[in-house]
Amino acid sequence: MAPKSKATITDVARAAGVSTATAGRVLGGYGYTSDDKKEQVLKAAQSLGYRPNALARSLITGKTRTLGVVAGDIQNPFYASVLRGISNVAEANGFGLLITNSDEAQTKEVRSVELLAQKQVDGLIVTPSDTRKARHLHNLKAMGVPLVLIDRAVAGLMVDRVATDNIAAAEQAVRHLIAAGHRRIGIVAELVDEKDGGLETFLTRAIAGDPIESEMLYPSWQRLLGYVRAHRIEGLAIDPRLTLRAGSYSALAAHAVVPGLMTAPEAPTALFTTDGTMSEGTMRALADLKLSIPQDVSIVCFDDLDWMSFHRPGITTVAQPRLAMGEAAARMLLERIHGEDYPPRTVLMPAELIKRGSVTQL
Amino acid sequence: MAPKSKATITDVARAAGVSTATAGRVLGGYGYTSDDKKEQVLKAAQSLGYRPNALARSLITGKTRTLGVVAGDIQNPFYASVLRGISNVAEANGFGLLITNSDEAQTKEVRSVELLAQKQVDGLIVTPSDTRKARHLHNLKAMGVPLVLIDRAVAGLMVDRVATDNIAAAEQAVRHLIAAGHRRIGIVAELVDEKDGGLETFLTRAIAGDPIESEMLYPSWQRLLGYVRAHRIEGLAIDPRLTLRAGSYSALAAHAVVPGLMTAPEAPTALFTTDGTMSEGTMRALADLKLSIPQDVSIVCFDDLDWMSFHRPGITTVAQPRLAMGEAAARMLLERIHGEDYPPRTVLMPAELIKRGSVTQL
DNA sequence: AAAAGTCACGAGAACGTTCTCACATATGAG
DNA sequence: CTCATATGTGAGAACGTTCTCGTGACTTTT
Repeated sequence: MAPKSKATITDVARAAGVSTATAGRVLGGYGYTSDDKKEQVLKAAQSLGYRPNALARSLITGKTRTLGVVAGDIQNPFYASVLRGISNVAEANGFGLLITNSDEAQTKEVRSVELLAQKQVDGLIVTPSDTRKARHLHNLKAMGVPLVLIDRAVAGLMVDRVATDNIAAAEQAVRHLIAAGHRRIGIVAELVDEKDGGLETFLTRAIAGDPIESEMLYPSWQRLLGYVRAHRIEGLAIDPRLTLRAGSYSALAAHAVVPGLMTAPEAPTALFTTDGTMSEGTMRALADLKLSIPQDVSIVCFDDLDWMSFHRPGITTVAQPRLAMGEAAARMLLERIHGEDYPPRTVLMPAELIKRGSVTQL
Repeated sequence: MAPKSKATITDVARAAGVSTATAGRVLGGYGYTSDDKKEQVLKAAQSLGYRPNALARSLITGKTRTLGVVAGDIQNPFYASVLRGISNVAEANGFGLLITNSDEAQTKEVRSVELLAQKQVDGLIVTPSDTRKARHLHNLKAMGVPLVLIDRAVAGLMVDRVATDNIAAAEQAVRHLIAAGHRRIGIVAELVDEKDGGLETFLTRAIAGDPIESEMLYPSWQRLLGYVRAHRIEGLAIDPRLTLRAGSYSALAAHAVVPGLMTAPEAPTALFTTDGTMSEGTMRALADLKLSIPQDVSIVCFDDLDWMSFHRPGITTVAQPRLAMGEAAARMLLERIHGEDYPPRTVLMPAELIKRGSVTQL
């Protein structure tokens, strides 16, 4: 009734006239206790406004019932939805959520992981910002901290992972454009990190059908690969001038790079954007250029953002199950926390092509 | 080098040949230590891969360096941005962030607050789902837990608060429509909780200019009040049929309620939507009805969502400084945590009307 | 030269829980 | 009747830190 400052289990025990051990058993719900003592303790706890101190409990049990998440940027709709998915299953299981942003920078990611590890989270969900080196994540695994990766993989790091089947989804999207008669299709992609030999080497290898370690690629490179495969399947040549590299994960970068292509003589009749952020930048650029969709350009986007359904025309796009991805990741993490011991699993979520009105038949 | 399982401060002390007290002083950065012992301890810590246990530290210091946040829904762009703002200043000050969703439901909010309190957060930022009763928040305050409210107030709860100046912003938006010659302006608002006497009583009182406790109103009611004031100032009568109440905080609810008005004989020439979610639902409804903006209807929205700038036409809207609101709230909370003792402050952030192309001159 | 700081270190308590153990008592099986 | 098993309780250790205090050694002030 009168929850003044803080009452400890010792206070409750004293008020109830039992030992701290018994009070602990009642309040913590473990061991045996008689009904009448239980009642006394509960009444005492109630009147003192007792609230268990999770810190002390965690210190001794070694479990915090808290999940750590390192996202790229909470503000980004992709991460916001994934986080909501994670939050849903965390909450359903009585777990708290400690969330940080990496802004896709390795240094910030390392700091975040360190912070979360010090706070003794029971497990971590990370969208790694570097797919090659990640000592901090290898360390985590070596120390037995459950870890699930979302959206990206890390070379040599064998842990659970959930991602979209990017190659297949991009291939389907681009084939849809080709089927509509488009022959010159531009792609606007982030493609941030430098592959060995750069974009050109990657393209020639992809076009030649050389085997590529596609699992370890960034999503935007995987989606580029899907774009190339669609062309190969349909027997279309690839014009490297149509592959736009924004170079950073921002709408501004996409916005900056689109006008050059659209005003050039080799302008494409259709565009494929590889994620929500690229889509926004591209849409803004097209608006600036006063190009109409789909009369002047057709467009297929990746990731189904809210506005795409009521934009006029509706935007044809590849919908990733973002919420379900977060939920799946959290569920896998909880399984590991509860001690399940499968070999590392990779869950590739299917994406769905939603056809609306942004593609014209040529 | 070899960060096997977990090394404690005792292990480090033993390896360095000093007492745990000295090791603690070096590693924790408090008290005096000689340079050579410091070096020994640091080297030992390094080679054991020592990572401080924040739980044990917090248990004794009584500080967790963690902020708790109860948001409505992380997935909603409004909360996502506010959270990013909070996250920015938390991170800059070395604080972690424990985040939960309330879905605007009091029961979930209470559960969240309880969870965060048990985890001993140093302070809480809450968007209260009920502006009248909030025993859990009063309790928090009574127990001396620093608390900052965002977006909404709670009657009788004197704590720091940051919100948008909703009445002024809505008034400005609606006057902009009136200045453009519009005389029949519809408003699409959430208006979720039942005021005494309901919407009609509220309207008659507002129209009559009766004094209203506007501080304690939900944002959507405040924005409705701004709508009424704009009419009063401009000498326009209010047609209650033009005030659309969605009744819940979802785009679907707005989507359901708009067509009835727009197809009726008393259809307005312009619409004012009171938040991002109402805006989405309304836009979707207008798209379904194949009404063109601004030829068939003009529209002014509340909250500047990403798509509004590249939508064609651009959407005229009231931009709230969401990021800055989160940052301000976090900064105020940190000040309280550091023991500052001002009287409760209310920070009303100004909103800016961004004129784009969704309003036609009549 | 005595008093009073400052600096350096260790022993052990403290934070608020759960866990281990010892010791009861009751209940059922042989 | 006796042994095992389930039920109930308390004393005290344990979790991994920081904090308090006591004891020196050295330096500065009076």
